[in-house]
Amino acid sequence: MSISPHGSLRSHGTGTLRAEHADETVTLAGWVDTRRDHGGVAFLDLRDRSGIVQVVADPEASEALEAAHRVRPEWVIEVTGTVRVRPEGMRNDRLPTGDVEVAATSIRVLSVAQTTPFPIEDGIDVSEELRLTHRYVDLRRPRLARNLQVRAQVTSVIRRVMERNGFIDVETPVLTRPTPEGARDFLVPSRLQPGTSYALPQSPQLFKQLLMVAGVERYYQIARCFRDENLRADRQPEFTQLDLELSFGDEEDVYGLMEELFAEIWREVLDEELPVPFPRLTYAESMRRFGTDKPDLRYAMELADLGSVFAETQVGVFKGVLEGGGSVVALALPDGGRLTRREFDDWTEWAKRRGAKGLAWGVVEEPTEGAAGAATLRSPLTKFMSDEEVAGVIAATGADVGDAIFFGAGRTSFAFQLMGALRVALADEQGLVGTHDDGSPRWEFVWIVEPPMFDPAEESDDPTAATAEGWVPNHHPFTAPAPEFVDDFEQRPGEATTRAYDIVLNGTELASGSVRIHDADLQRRVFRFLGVSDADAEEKFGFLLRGFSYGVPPHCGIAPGLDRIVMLITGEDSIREVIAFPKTQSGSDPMTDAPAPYEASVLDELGLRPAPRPKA
RNA sequence: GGACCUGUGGAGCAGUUAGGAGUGCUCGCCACCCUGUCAAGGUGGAGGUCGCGGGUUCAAAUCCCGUCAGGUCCGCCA
Repeated sequence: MSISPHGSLRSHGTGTLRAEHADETVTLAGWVDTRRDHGGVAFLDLRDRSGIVQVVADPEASEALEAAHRVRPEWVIEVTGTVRVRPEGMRNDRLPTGDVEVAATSIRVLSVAQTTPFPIEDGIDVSEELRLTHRYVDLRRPRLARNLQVRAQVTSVIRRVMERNGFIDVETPVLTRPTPEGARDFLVPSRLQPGTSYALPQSPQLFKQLLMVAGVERYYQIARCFRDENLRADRQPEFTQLDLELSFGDEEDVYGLMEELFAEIWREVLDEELPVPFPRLTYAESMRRFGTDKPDLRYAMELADLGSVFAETQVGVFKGVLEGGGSVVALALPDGGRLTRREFDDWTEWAKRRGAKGLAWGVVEEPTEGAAGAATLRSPLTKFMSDEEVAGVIAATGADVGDAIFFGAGRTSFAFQLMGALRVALADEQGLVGTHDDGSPRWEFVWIVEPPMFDPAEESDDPTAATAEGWVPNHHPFTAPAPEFVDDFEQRPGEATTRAYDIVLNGTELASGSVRIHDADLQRRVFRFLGVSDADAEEKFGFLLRGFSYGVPPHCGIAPGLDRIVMLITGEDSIREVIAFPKTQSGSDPMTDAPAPYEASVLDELGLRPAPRPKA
């Protein structure tokens, strides 16, 4: 016994009919897509998941024609009729089924439909709120319907590749206790133990490490993760990761596995051969050249550190910043000389909104006569700059005549990050994001490796993140230090790097992972350095440390974000477009109206009392 | 927590800069006509608290203040 291919109520899918089905009697069912009623003959486009086919009702089947007059778009109907090849000249090459049509002998209405709140068509900019309120209607639109299918295709490839490589799917709890990813936890109050609560997992991090202790060796899970932080186009409070961990391996195993996986996804879904292995870039180099740990390598425009060029400068702002230990960073915008004064001012405003004091700029011009052939810089700053400085700036940025050069200055990390953000914004604004010659997207994968073990806490604006030592972990505290720092990272925390790695694609972070600490003593040292006392560590992570005392294999892992992968593959700008029921920026679901107010009786049972709202 | 953008019949937009009658466009909806369309066509029709509240003004979609909702971003978060 098995399920019939299209369900017992149908003989075929609407999108599957071809000339080879001519003269067959078929029963179809689906939604009325469009209706063209000529009075004496009527055409209905009938849609189901498989596609669209044209149904004809003519006077020879008068009841069907009557019904065809009555039906409206999005009604659900059942059609019985005969497949016939369309007359010459009346074929529709825009439909895969366009060579045929179904001559209806009967049309039965299964469900009537109100006029939909918006048309079932792509390319209409319906408000997010309306779309989400009627998500079931939104999901009928071709683009979203396709996105759901692509997502399923991706998870199918994931399972195949993981299983082929000996990984087994293990589920981990959703009701758990806080994990130390660094984000806010969603809490679920316990009824059985009033006054306590579970946390939803930010990731299955500790569980998967304990599965390694358990001897699972190769674990994977397509896992839902929860983080109670503010939303973005690429961030939802609940999201999905391919979570995986492996024992007795190292970075190279993870790199190889991920390259095999992504290559197979791209081959299967996009019919595209990805060049592997992916290039690798150290974190330090990425920050220096691109001002970010997620560089978009589809365009150049690399940053230039002008510290040495301006070492002796008389340009006041630069002099002050450099003497204060900061940096002056520049980048060249190809052909940026065509920007108007107004546009340069707008970019300066853009920088100020990001906390910069300002943004200097200049345009490289042909050498003036008698200036020994050197290109010059047309800029409000030029009169303060020596000829050597002008030449040095042009050389360092690699700018050509006609290019614009932007200068950012400030605390070193800020200056690089500002200019890195400017690089992305300029490329986007000026249409410099490269595509292939046929217009198809480029896929620039890169591994970002050897990140710092710690970041200085003063760079975080969140005072609660600071530790006794003034350092916060760059990744999470289970990340193994690079071998040369294992013995003495405490003595030189600013230099120490870790065995962590990220996959970045086209400027979006797709995956993050690391080789883990598998030594309880080293783990305790890291906690202590972070200001977590042995007692605290015991209370929060005792179960992990205890697990490590029973024989723990060296292990490592990674977690690619499924939503972002599908977003990039489908060319969408937001992961909401690849999630069936996403949430708005304020974390609500307009369809179900979640989150909903709690009821007093429920709170009572949970031992909770609402705090008075300060604003009311 | 902050900055910016948006909100006008069912949908998408214009109108807001410079206040003067709910004005316009495309689609949809309803009725009728129509035998080869595929974004069918034709004729007629219905449908609007201009997000909400307050203020300025003789007069507010338009100006001011507040507020709500959606979006993008910063902080936050891998």
